[in-house]
Amino acid sequence: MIANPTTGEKILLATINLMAEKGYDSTTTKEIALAAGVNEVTLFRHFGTKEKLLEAAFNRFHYGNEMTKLFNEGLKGNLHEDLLTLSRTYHNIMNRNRKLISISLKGSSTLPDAVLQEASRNPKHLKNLLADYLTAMSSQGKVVTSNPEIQALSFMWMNFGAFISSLNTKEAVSEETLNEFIEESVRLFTKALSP
Amino acid sequence: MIANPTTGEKILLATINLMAEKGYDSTTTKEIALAAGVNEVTLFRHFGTKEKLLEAAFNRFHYGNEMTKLFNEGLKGNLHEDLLTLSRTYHNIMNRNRKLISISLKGSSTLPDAVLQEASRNPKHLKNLLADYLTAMSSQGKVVTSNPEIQALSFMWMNFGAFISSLNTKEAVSEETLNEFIEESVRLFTKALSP
DNA sequence: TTTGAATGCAAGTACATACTTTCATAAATT
DNA sequence: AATTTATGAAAGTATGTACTTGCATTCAAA
Repeated sequence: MIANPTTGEKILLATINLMAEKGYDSTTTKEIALAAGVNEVTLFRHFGTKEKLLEAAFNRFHYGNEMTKLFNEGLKGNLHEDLLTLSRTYHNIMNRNRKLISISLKGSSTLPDAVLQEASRNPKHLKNLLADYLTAMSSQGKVVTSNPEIQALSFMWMNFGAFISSLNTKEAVSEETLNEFIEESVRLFTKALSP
Repeated sequence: MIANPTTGEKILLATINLMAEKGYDSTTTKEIALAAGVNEVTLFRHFGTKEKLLEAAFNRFHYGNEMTKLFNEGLKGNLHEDLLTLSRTYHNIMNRNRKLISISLKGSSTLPDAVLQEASRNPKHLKNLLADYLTAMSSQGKVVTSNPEIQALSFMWMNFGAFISSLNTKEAVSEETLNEFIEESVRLFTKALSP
């Protein structure tokens, strides 16, 4: 976070924090202004409408780096190492978008499509990449895979479940627990998928 | 669903359907009345307030059967069969509460505690039961488990992720896919946890 | 047949929300 | 020093929401 945020930056930050916690509809512009430390009128001067405010916040904070680039660079053909890289990369990207994903999951009548799809985009990507990876590794005799689609789905859902649980701020999953989970779950899948 | 529902039943059904879709705050009493095919005044005659309406709907539709009873009855000491039973039971119970869990996940400023905890109660239960189960099975030399807590967490998060994905009505997971997932994921874990 | 119960309809109340307009003030810029 | 920009404060508008009151209608029960 920049040391001396502008008025607009403060508003965007307050927007994303409050909407992640309460959802779009349940967050009022009055609350956003209060949290940002500005007058409510100022909020409308900068962004026009509540809907445009969310769109601006989305564009400001959205981390759009795709799994593919990071995944291709990390691909080594070693199942254990690759699954570790995949899992860590996934949680890293999901965590960068954690607040936008919270907003997406809580839903609303008037969310932009980009926001609505935020929760499912990277999970879908992970599943597709892993299915392709398992198919390729199977061709090289490095893994035994009867059903790469479902196995990739299993791995993705496990990490998706872990991430969703970490959104719960009341009983947050510690970073230590998440790291233990990543290591142990990759160990389990490596053993399960090895010849 | 009863063949000839009373007015109250129709209201409760409309309540849970709409709130699961849109969340508590984003659902108006006007919309509920419309969906139930009754006048809005009738809604308040039956339930008093919107908050009491949700509480009544929760009490009406909540499936409270605990994992423990079903799990103890199904326990056989065969890892593969037991994991299958566990996974199917879990999805069965979660699915019966799917709408209440949707409401819980979407959140709101004024949800009763019972509703708020709905999403995490059974996952927590599954993880605790499985951790105990793995510890017991390890004592009998039937599984190799270095870290039963994290392994149970992995299995639970995988099923939780699958369930969360099935809440997405736009791109629903088919029952066939879910069954394939349950069978394949149990196969993976059985292999991973066997000596 | 009469009475009671349940519901619909119309018209409201109190409050809240998103947003606008006008004027004042302070700080930055020219 | 004057002007411009940005923001705050006050007062509003339009609309919506949860909920209430009073009266009418219909159906069930006595």
